[in-house]
Amino acid sequence: MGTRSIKEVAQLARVSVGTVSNVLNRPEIVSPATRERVFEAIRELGFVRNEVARHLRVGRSRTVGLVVLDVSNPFFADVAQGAEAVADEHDTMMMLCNSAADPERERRHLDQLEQQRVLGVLITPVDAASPRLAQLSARGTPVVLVDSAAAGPQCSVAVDDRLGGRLAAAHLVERGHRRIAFVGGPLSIKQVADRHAGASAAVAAAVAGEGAELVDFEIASLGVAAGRAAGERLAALPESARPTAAFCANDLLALGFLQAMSLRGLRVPEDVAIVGYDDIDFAAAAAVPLSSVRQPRELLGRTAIELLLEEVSAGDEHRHRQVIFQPDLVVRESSKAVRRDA
Amino acid sequence: MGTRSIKEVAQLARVSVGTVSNVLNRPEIVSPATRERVFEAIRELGFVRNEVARHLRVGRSRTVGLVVLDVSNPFFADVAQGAEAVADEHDTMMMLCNSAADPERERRHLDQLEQQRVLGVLITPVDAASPRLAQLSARGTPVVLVDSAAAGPQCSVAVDDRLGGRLAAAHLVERGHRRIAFVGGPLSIKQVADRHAGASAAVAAAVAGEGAELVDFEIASLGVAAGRAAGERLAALPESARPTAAFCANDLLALGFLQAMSLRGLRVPEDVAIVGYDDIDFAAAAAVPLSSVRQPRELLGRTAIELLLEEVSAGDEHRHRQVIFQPDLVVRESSKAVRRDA
DNA sequence: AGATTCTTTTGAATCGTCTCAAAGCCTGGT
DNA sequence: ACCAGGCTTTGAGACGATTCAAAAGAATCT
Repeated sequence: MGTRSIKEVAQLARVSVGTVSNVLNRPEIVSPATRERVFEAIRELGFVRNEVARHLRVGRSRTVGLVVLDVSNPFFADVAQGAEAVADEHDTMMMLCNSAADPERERRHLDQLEQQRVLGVLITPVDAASPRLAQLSARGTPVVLVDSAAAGPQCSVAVDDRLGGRLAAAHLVERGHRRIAFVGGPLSIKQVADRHAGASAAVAAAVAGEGAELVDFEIASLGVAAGRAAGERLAALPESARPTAAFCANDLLALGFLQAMSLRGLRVPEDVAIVGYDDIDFAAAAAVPLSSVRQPRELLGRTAIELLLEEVSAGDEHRHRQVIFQPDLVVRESSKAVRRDA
Repeated sequence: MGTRSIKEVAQLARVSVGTVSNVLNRPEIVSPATRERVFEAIRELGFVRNEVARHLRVGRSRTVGLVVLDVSNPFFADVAQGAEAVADEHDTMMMLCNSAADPERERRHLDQLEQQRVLGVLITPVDAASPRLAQLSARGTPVVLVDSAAAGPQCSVAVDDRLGGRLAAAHLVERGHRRIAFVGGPLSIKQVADRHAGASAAVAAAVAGEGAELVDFEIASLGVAAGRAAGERLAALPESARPTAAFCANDLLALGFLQAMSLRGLRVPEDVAIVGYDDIDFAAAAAVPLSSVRQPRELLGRTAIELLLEEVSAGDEHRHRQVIFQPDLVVRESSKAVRRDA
């Protein structure tokens, strides 16, 4: 193993370990001659500083953990990218962990991050109220909730999901739809529940134009396959009972749903309109460009890590903050047709 | 900070630190009574093992780094997912790093990973021949190349990109196309160069049916926007000079390219056929379902980390291996029309 | 030359955990 | 009562870097 220590460098440069450490951390206080000699030794030995030892001594890591619900959802990739950009500027590393919406995996990741004494954790929790999170933060690891509003005393960055749901459903109602499917689940995930609640409220409010209803297609996961399955279920209904529009809790579902429509020969938006959520880049490129509720993805990530770093450096006088962004609706082909009653 | 050490646990449980350590690492050699007392103390104090100190002592981390060219390309998300699944089984963490195809960022990430003394590095390098990689591995950090064949003596997992390029181009030639655009770049990225070379070879081989040619649309990056730009460029050509088909170096490009076609009113596949690469899930869901060269994405990740872990545990008697998978072509709407000459 | 500063360099202590030789404690045999 | 041999437990080093009080050297001033 070619891994050399500061001691060997010191020996070769004929100085003490303290001096080598100084060269590494405050080169300006070391005389130029010595400094050069030490650099020379470092080069010659191929010395690489052991961050682990440094961290042990200093007591503070340069790594933050980011735990997301689904790495392969481009929404989270974008959030991660936003966060990473900021982390980079503070030369901090990011560990990206995938909980796959499984509380057990989430717990394992949190355990590991805590054991590593990371600087802090950004997390889109499976369950924001989980005691594990409170515990983590109580024990001294700052936690920032991402895409999920904080219940307890912690920082969080979220987008108003109720509003998003409302926007989507109101739009569909306004386009003349009276029976609207909600595709999403599990409802234990806050985002899903909120989007559902928002949609539900919007549909109820439309009661003025009497009798609009939201039909739930609850599903167990949030991927393309689940969306397709829900689409199949909907397509199998007799036309009289079939919703004329679907609001999907995210774009992956919407994409899958759209595939099912085309497989079953239903036209979008004429037979069934679709609105997705997140406005990932692929939404606009879909077979039928998808209407979607847009969220500021990178900004979400950026803001989250900024809050975290702020919390770390502020120490005691840190005041937790809950940042909430507003989503907006992007209308595309998939919901453009106007429904003239049923 | 509520972070307690093994020493405090020892004190509370009235045993020595050695015993606490034993309880943690080899509970079976500790008497049940003592063990229970220690566990009790751990619980009471909320003790969390300091992995950093452990690592310093043991000299070996439980983290591997994965450096990819673009986190927001679903292809890499899938590779990461495959790798993570295996890492998980060996309770090893993964640090996902994004080089964004920038050698400078890549270097920084490698520096940091080396300083952290990670168990090893999985990397899709910007430049597989970079001396930094050889150096890393020479200094004792195992490196496995992902989606890129090893030049020097290291492990690698790749897919035969020449073959992939050949399949794509041969398919287009066989469909009657004689002037085929290649959209991709920079050619300094091995995968792009190989796909190009394969396509080039296939086109040349078709010379039997005289005069097929490959027209390069070299671009600087591999995202949707670059694909769109290339599409615009192609669409701007007079019909007589315009390629009737495009082979894109990845699906993001293909998706962007497709968008440009529809913006410019060119029909796919009638006016321009498209073949992408990677077969990400979104390819099938595109406006016109995309033909694409499929790669075993998760398998790539799984295999890479398996090789890495093997190398770590085998130590000296490890023999480097270069694994190569075969891609295959998935034909969909975007290339289905047959061209009856031009 | 001697006193006084200022600049450099030193080296021991420390962070939290693991390891391992040595010490302690038991049990049973004689 | 004494000892051999099997469990348990102990505690003194590592591991590699940082810190900081103190020592050593240089420079400046009387």
